[in-house]
Amino acid sequence: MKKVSLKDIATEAGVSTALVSYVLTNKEKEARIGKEMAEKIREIARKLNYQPNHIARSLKSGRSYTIGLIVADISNPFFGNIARTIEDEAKRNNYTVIFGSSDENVDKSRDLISVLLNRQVDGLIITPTEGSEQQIAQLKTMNVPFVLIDRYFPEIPVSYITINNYQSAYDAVSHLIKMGKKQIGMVAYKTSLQHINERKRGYHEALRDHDLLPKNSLLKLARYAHLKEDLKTAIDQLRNAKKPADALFFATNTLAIEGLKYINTLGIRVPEDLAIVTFDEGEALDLFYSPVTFVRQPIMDMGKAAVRVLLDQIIAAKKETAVICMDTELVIRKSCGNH
Amino acid sequence: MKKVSLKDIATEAGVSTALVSYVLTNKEKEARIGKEMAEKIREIARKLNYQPNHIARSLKSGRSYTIGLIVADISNPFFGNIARTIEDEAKRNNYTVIFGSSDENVDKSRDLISVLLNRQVDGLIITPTEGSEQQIAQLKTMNVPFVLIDRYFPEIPVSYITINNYQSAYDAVSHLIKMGKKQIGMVAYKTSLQHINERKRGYHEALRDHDLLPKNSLLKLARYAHLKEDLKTAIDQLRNAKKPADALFFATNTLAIEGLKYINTLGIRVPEDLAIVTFDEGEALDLFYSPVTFVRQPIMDMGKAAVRVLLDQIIAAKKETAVICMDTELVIRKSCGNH
DNA sequence: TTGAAAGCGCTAACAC
DNA sequence: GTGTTAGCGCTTTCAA
Repeated sequence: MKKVSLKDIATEAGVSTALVSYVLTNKEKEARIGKEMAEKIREIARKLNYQPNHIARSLKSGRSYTIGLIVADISNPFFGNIARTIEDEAKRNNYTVIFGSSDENVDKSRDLISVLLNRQVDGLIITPTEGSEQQIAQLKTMNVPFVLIDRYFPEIPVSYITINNYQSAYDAVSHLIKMGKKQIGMVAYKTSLQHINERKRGYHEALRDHDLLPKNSLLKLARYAHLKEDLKTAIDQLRNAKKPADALFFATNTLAIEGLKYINTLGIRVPEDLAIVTFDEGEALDLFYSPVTFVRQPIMDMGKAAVRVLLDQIIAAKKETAVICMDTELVIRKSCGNH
Repeated sequence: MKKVSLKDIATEAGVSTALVSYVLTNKEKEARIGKEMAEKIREIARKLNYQPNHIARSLKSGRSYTIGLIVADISNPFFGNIARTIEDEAKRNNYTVIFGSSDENVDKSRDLISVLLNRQVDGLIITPTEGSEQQIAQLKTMNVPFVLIDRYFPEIPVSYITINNYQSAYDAVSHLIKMGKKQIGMVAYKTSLQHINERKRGYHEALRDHDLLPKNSLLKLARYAHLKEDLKTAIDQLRNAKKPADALFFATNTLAIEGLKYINTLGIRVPEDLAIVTFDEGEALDLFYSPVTFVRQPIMDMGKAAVRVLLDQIIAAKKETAVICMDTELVIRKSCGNH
């Protein structure tokens, strides 16, 4: 697999590597290369099937044209979709993407950041894990171009793409109220991450604004690492209460799917016994016998925005932090009852 | 973001970069560096927070410690899961992963291969698209280390990881027969890809071996790019036939999910009206009111095997092609009726 | 219009 | 024990 280099072409053409470089990077105008010479070089390059060595180019330019992407778990369709849009948008700008999954784990996150940085990525797109504030703050002091997506830390002023979590949750819960539900439970993650807490706040405020006193006993928190068991407990408690929950709002996709699996085993009927609303879409929620009403995030737009903001930092050397907050859409289906 | 280099450390320590390099790559023994000197260098490196430049190292060594991964679509959980296991196994070997989605498109595939190769990946893991035989053959003649996964081309002797598609399909369909189904339809992709065709063959042979004459009218093919419409037509035809299908075998995950969505709209009951079996797992299939019987592929093992085979080529310079065929498991659930 | 050469950061053979 | 240096492939300044 002997690679052909500029030198090979130069030798073959009887010129210096400089000429070849100019021609092959389309700088012949600036360098005022002879027309025939240029053509000859191009011809030889074609004949030898020359492929530029990006590594060498990177070493020279200090640019790798690679973006590092850190998600919680690439096998989760939510992040898979984000990855996909980032990939496409990156490619459109001649960038490639290296990825890594943090598993919501601070140590893995730290590790990934340093691995990707060592690989000289030009910048990072990160869905930060709980407790990674230090890491993010450090990236900022190191002047590494980066942008957060999905999650963010309000106390650290950096660029991020997010949605209006509060309003989305507020609207979702308001819809349940409009459907006549009185005992509305919520299942979220036990986390300090702002996006989840904003969703809790939206839930809380929606109840209060509609004169339904929010009760702590209706808000359940599951641990990421003990999802299934915590969900079971939560749902059992909500259903076995004196006034059983008649509606459930899930803070994420995964919570909803695992929750519904358990709800199925209990023989609870949706929406007759229990109305359901959740954040995020998913095939499972479409195929469910009572298609689930959900908050649709503009994933494509978020991915594109993330790449654009990042490249602004990398290429245009923009210094200002960009905070982009997008709106969601409540997609109403059968799981809340008739409408 | 001024990066500190070996030279900075060397200057600070008053030694040559060579010494620093030896120490920091733990070659002090071979180079017989003084104990105090080594410690001093390490100390300075720590103080300056030295991070090696992988690009430079790669240029020198000709190794990038990066694997290129080409899947059909990273947002499809099947490929997301493959990507995840590959990521983990790669990391265990100090490799990172660059990925790209081919969308089952030959041109995108060619493009991706060349982009990743230009980025000097040390090798490729590819789920090849239909019609990419030339590309694969060329990789072989170029001596690029690579391994195919999921799909393969029987006529091109290269390394690949696959499952026993024929037997898996045979067993799945046999199960339907055992459940008393007589009019068993199959929906697959219209493709020349071997793995799908082996599944068709398994379907066909299972019918024949059980004295159910396979009829062409029961085997339906959908185009990847026109999935929904073709599925509709297929299912309509199967259900409106003189002898309507009483069971359906889907060749993939995506086909099953989209197919079931349509089946739901028709009010067809599973398994009473129509029994279902499919390849591949998925949350949607778990959550379906009649959990779907499916062929489970050993994705983790496949991913690991792919990385191992690839690294054998890269690191151990193995020349022999490795063909690994894994067994699947038929996970029986409600969608075929009682058992 | 073209060429020589420095240098990106690192490694390793070789010299002292 | 430690230093010098060539060179990985490419870009770009400066000189011719």
